[in-house]
Amino acid sequence: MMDVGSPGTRNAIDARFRLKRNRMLRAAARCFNLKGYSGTSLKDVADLLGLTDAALYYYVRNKQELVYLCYLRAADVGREAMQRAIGDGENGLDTVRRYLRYHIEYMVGDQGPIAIMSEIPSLKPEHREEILELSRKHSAEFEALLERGIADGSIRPCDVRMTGNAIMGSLNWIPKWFHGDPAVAEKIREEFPHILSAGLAAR
Amino acid sequence: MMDVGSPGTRNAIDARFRLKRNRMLRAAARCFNLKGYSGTSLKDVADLLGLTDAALYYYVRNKQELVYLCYLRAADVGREAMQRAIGDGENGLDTVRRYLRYHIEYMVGDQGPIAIMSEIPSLKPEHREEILELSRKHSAEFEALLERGIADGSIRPCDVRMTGNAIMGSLNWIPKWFHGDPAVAEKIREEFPHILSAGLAAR
DNA sequence: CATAAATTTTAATGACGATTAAAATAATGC
DNA sequence: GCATTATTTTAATCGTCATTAAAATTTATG
Repeated sequence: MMDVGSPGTRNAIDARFRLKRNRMLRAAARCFNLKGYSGTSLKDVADLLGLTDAALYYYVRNKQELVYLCYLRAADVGREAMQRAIGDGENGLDTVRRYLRYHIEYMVGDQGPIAIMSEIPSLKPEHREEILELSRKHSAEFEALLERGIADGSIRPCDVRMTGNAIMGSLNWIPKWFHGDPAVAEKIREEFPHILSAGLAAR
Repeated sequence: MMDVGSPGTRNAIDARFRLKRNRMLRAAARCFNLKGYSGTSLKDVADLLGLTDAALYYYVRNKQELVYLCYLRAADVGREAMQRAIGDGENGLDTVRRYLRYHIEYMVGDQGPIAIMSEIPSLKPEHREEILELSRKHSAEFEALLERGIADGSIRPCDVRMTGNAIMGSLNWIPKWFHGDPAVAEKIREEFPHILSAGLAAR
């Protein structure tokens, strides 16, 4: 649990700041997923929050940084799902399935939406490198899960690089067509973990 | 085969025009996939062609139309793959696999790259509606393939909507990480059709 | 070769939206 | 309640491209 601090303390103020900024990041993620980076003006994001565009500059240095923070948040959510899955999973396949369930829950649940990492190249170099590094690490961890499953016999042998790309791609694409309808969210939760892991199980 | 016309005829000129414009669309698709719509200036596309930015206006009315034409081309390629698959396929599952093979070949082969349809909402209304309609139709056709497979016993029963979304998502994401390396292209051709249809087969 | 058509370039223009600074308002601490 | 700090707004400014018009050049045709 995070310390939110008693009212009026430095911690409490920072906490409120972070909370508001987080709301802002989710609004931005929603806009970016829907209309793309270019199609989204800061006014679009601000409107969603009942603010004026200039107010956003209280929370971020500029639009670039807004994207960067969205992506950082996305990476965080992925890492979180991965860690929980590794903690809870019983074998390779089970861990993969848990990862899918957890990650999907973050995407379609009330943590969402999570920004699609579509514009990494347009980040400034340091930010770009950081996000790419996180992204690479995450992919590697997923591939390691597949290898673990192959080793323990729960997953049938396959090209883990390509299989990883395939599954992650499917996952990453969800925010492109899911826009908050709770009925669809439920459908995704029910079907996707199974669909995405159906081809993995050893016979 | 298309009639290219003898040199100097109206047809020959139009054909050359279309050919050049097609090269331009592929250059644009490459830029858009790599750096996003906003991150891509017309100069970026022009540089790839050894032209100046203003020259592009000889081929398209504006940047919007450039995106529109890229998407139209993407839709065309998908339709083409679908038609060929339907023509050649022996049952539902076989047709799905052919569709995957053909579509992937267009994406990673020398027809490519194909633009990811990431910025549909920023198209002007008529264009947007047209692309969305084509996109919907394509999804419906793919779901029909799945249903056909379930009916003929080659595919095990599943939620065709979600399964379609999952497979198409994976496919659509490929241009995000594939950037022309022939070795990777070969890997994709070999692995993806199998990976994406592994979970479908009836036992 | 001479003329016409097609293609590309050079050099402006202009719009849109990101960004900034200063002022106004709201919240908090004493 | 008063002073201080946090938050938001108003009202410019400023850059970056997209876009255009006219000129230059290349290519095709007789």
